[in-house]
Amino acid sequence: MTTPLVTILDDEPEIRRILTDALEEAGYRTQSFSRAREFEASLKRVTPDVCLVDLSLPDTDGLALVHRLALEQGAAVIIISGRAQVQDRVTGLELGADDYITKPFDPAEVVARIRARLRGARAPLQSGRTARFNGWTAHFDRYLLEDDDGGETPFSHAEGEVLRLFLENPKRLISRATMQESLGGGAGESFDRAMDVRISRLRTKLREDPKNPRLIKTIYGAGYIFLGDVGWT
Amino acid sequence: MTTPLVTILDDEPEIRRILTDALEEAGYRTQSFSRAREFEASLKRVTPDVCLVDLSLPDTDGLALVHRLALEQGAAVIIISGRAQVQDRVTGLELGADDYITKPFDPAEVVARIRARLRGARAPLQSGRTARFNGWTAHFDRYLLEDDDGGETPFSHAEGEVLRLFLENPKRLISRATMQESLGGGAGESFDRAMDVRISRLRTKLREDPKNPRLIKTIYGAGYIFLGDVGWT
DNA sequence: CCAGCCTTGTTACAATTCGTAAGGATTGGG
DNA sequence: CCCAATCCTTACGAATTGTAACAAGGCTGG
Repeated sequence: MTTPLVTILDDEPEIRRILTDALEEAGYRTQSFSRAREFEASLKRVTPDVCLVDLSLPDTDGLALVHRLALEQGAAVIIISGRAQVQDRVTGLELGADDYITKPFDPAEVVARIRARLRGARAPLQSGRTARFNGWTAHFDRYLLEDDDGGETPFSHAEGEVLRLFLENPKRLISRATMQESLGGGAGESFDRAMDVRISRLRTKLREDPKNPRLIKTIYGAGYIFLGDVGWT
Repeated sequence: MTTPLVTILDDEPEIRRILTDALEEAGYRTQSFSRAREFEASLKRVTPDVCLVDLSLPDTDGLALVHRLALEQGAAVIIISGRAQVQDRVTGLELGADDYITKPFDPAEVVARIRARLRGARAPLQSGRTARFNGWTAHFDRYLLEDDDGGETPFSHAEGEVLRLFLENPKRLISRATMQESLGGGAGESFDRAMDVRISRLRTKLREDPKNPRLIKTIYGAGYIFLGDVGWT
């Protein structure tokens, strides 16, 4: 995995600057936005690892945004808010935020809390050589899929990349852009159909019913989700 | 999973009592200890899901304990400390704590933060979430509605967003504006008629009688109300 | 009660996005 | 050089979703 990406959503330029400086100092990539609309537009292209969100936004209800983020995106959501009442913090956390930091804040603490979130999220992603999921065993060293009856189906390198990405991020929305980024093909425009083809082929090897896929689910306009209970060994 | 187990390590009896009460109120099992030695002995027998640790312990260095805990145990570690300096918080988090709460604290916030840890970034998509209501079962992981006869009707992502909003706020008035906020309202604000279409399509999938809707009721000039007895599982 | 205005429901259509089959480029082995 | 495997590209059909247009129904002032 590359260096984690942190997005900042705050309408005060000064706050954005402080956070951006501190985060880049700490070695993260950052993107900052002043409006929810631009922020949400960017989510269609990139999936961040952590989202820092200010609740008092001019153009939307921050809490609703946080709820949606927590529900749909795989990113950790940290609220940074001027509202310091206990009730605010509780509802923010209940709606799905992973942490709640009150202004004024110390950048060092923000960085530490981001690190804590990334540490926690990264842990279960130990990618090994084989993974078991829903009646299948994927052997990445031998490039083949094994079903529970012992039947073996080989998969290619390109298919393996997609499969690995899915198995390392189960039950999380993976945007098309993230996929392109994660799988070598960074620069290209008409390239996007190649992605579909890879997924299509993977689906047939997993014997998915095209009408009703159970493992690789398409979210129209957003990306894919791999359902399935994954265990790495 | 059974009800999560939370262990408390603090030398002040009053703190232990407050936390124990709040946590059991919230439905967790608890164990509390006043000394690190007893606490560590207990770890050989049971593995808690969350550990609340006070740093100022008489018989050991709290930070070192936290560090060991974070490394060895799978549990989330939350520091509860009287030391409120930024530097304390940063080092606590850097050493592996997942959260840092300063005294005095509000029990409600502690519970909320524990919940956030348990919810975890591990399964970001609320997987396996299904809701039952009035003869229907909505499977949000598989994007389909099931009626009591086993008939299945798929629903799309956009329809699912509306349905989820209804099921999360049953028997409450949901204004049109709230709906726009809660759903992807940020993208195209120009026409709110998209909302109506989404609801219309959802209604047909729920086999609502247009003349006499039983589940999704329109409040003229105000919004919608979802009637129906919802149970989440 | 009624005409007119506003809100909402529904249908049809178009733009975008996605699935997959077919063909060609590339690679590597013999 | 040929063959097979792999994988990108192209092309076309299907699905999803927003938009427009129109119909239906509620609300208000008279």
